[in-house]
Amino acid sequence: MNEAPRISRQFSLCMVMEAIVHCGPISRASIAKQTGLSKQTISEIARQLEEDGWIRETGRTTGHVGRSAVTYEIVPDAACIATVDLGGTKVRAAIADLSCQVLAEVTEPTDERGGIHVIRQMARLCREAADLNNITYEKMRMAVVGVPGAPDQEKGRIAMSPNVTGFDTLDVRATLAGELGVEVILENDVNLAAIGEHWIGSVAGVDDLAYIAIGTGIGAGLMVGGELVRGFGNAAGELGFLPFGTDPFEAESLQVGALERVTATVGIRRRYKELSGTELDVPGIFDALQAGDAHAVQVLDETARYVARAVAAICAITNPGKVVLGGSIGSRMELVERVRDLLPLCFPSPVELDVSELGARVAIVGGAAVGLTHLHATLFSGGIPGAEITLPPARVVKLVEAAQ
Amino acid sequence: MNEAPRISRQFSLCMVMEAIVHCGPISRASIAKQTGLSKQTISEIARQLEEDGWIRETGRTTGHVGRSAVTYEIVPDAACIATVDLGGTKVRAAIADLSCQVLAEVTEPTDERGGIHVIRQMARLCREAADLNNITYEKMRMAVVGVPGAPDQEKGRIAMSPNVTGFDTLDVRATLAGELGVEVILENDVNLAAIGEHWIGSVAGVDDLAYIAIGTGIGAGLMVGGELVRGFGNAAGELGFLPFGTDPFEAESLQVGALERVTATVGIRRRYKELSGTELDVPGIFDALQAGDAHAVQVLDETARYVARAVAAICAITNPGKVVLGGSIGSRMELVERVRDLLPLCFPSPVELDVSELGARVAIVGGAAVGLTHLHATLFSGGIPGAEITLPPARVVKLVEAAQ
DNA sequence: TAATAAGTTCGGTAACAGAACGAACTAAAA
DNA sequence: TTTTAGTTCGTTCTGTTACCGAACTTATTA
Repeated sequence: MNEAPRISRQFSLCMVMEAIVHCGPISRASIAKQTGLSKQTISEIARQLEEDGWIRETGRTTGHVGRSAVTYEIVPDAACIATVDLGGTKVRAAIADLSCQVLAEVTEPTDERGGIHVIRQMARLCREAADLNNITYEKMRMAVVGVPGAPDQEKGRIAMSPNVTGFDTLDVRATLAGELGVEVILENDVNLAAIGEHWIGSVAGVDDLAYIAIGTGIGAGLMVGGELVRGFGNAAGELGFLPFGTDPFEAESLQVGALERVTATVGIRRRYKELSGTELDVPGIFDALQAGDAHAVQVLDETARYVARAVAAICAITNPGKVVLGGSIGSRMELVERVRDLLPLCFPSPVELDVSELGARVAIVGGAAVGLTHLHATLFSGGIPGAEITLPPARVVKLVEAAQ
Repeated sequence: MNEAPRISRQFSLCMVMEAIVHCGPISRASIAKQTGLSKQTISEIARQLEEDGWIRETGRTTGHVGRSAVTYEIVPDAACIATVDLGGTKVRAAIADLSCQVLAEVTEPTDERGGIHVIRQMARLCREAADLNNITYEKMRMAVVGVPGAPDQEKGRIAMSPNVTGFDTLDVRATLAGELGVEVILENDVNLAAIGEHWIGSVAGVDDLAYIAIGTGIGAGLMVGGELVRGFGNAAGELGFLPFGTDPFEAESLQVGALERVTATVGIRRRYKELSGTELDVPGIFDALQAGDAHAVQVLDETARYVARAVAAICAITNPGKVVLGGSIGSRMELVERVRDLLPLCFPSPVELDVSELGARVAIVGGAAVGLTHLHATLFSGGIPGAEITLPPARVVKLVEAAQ
């Protein structure tokens, strides 16, 4: 890439790249038709892109009348990004290449020592994931890390991250960037999940959506018009603080959140113990439900009622076209079906409710989407507003499970 | 404007227009410095714009060393738009010109016959507002109409519009467009209010905000990242259906909305009657409050509690940087101050809460913002994404009250 | 008159469109 | 099977638009 190509050239280049990324192997003549640019311009740009190693010839067309055309495709391993999902118990890492494939994924239990150890672990997993796909590490351009809590992009710290010790004071972003040698983007894991589902999950194509994660806590990732809603203080989607469930004016609600107290793990377990006298963990309560335990049924019904109200609250405020439930509790069909039945009773217009399609991988996929968008922007659109390359639809992406 | 100017020229033209719109009378040399384009290019574009009648010479600079510069400004009456606020009781219309001034405003009681009569009334008021400013009617390019309820852009109808009869079946958009002879945009009045406050109101410059209107009903206009949140079915901000206040699972809540029943006009009056036995209208209840009526105090306190919870719900979901209250009830300081006191008790992080600055005019101003943005886009940016002209800040806009 | 800034004129270059043309391929006629 | 017509691909060439930068002219202040 030269010093400063003219704005119109950058625009054309973007259109060409978008055509190639989206339409797989494609001839120059087709690109010309699709973009409206002249054949001559396309040839010029293609020559440049091939010289710089971003695209390559891939074959020729045959079978139809007329001269056969040379087809071009992205060089998948010309560049790649890493995506990491840092959970309280597990760390997942994957590589996504320039052709928007999400490649082999590596998983490990989170290093319990926390702090710098976890950062080194993430860096190591990124390298391992790259090795697994025979991608030379130097091709990596950036890493996206999904973390619980609210990351502060400037200071690189992560506020409200109860699961990993030491991340509230350490500059996670800079430290990891140092270890990896590339730019690092931190993002809330639920936000990434929303982006992932929007890209190739159960809400693909719907630009107004909500992803609700219910597990240790309750939180949502929201998209409006295809853009993530971050909020003024990066605190959008903090459903735990919705003012119902318990009395929001109780002092305790300022700590844990009125709704969080009754819909998340702790609340469910407490309620079950109150009713039955027995201590069970959440999977245990779901097992009891299957076995016909009346207390479990009651707890689940109550929880579903609160979740339905949370969904109603989101619908009243942002009116998404689809709502996805996820997280260890939110992805249980027993809960989803109850919520589905209750929603029409507390909200006037019908709401499409679905379970997360990508399951535990959703944040990884979302991170890949974020990383690839950034990658395309920096490599090809040259910072020109309105010249973004949209990610190709689901069909080109496949997930490869790596043996551990 | 020629057939199809090259994309780079369109871009440059936009930058030049933006500089002139924002920086008032400005010399070509200054534009060159600001935009980074060469002096030669600016002269060329300025010549073109002057020929087409969009800008004109306005004077020369003096006082500093060097040759004096010719300054240019927008020709304000080269084009204009009309903006109408259609309320249940009043219709307001105003004209906004190309230099982003909102000019004289005309008000009338809404024609009670409804339907086509109201449409003719709006058309007449637009013409009157133009006449008042000696703007020839032919210069008008489009009209923006703020309406209660949810307008359907395609069919031109307005769903849920209880205040004007016949608007749920009539193609309001097409009919008014026919009467006026220009394109018409319909928009929810609360959404326009949010846009108005964002442009030159109490949240100017804050890109994540909520405008809550409390009056006959309760509704919100939301902006995220400077963009309006419309929602999948144009139903974002329907706060009346937030699932608290009354039991959201009651059948009645599907009709009127659990929260609407206790925070809007009817709910407040009902509650006051329950407590005191006396029937009063809302202004009367506020008067009683001033007079120290204990029942009025209790009703207002309860209402403020519900409003605080509604604000908390919005903050939990979209986390705006500022929240504005408006509408006949929402703009009463007695209520705003109570809500301000209650918010820290039910939401953990501090929330900036303000009253609407533009009062009854807020929708008119919002409509002007929408219309002018469209006008600039169609006239100068030629449909190129990322080449939008942002509206100039508040200082250039003044409101002129027209004698009725 | 010197310094400075505004604005114009004059090459030179990048980017693109469109026409013309050669190359490669298919299918149907000889 | 060979030839030929028709079709599409891709390149070359030419002309236009848009831009920049340097040199130059003009106007103004000190």
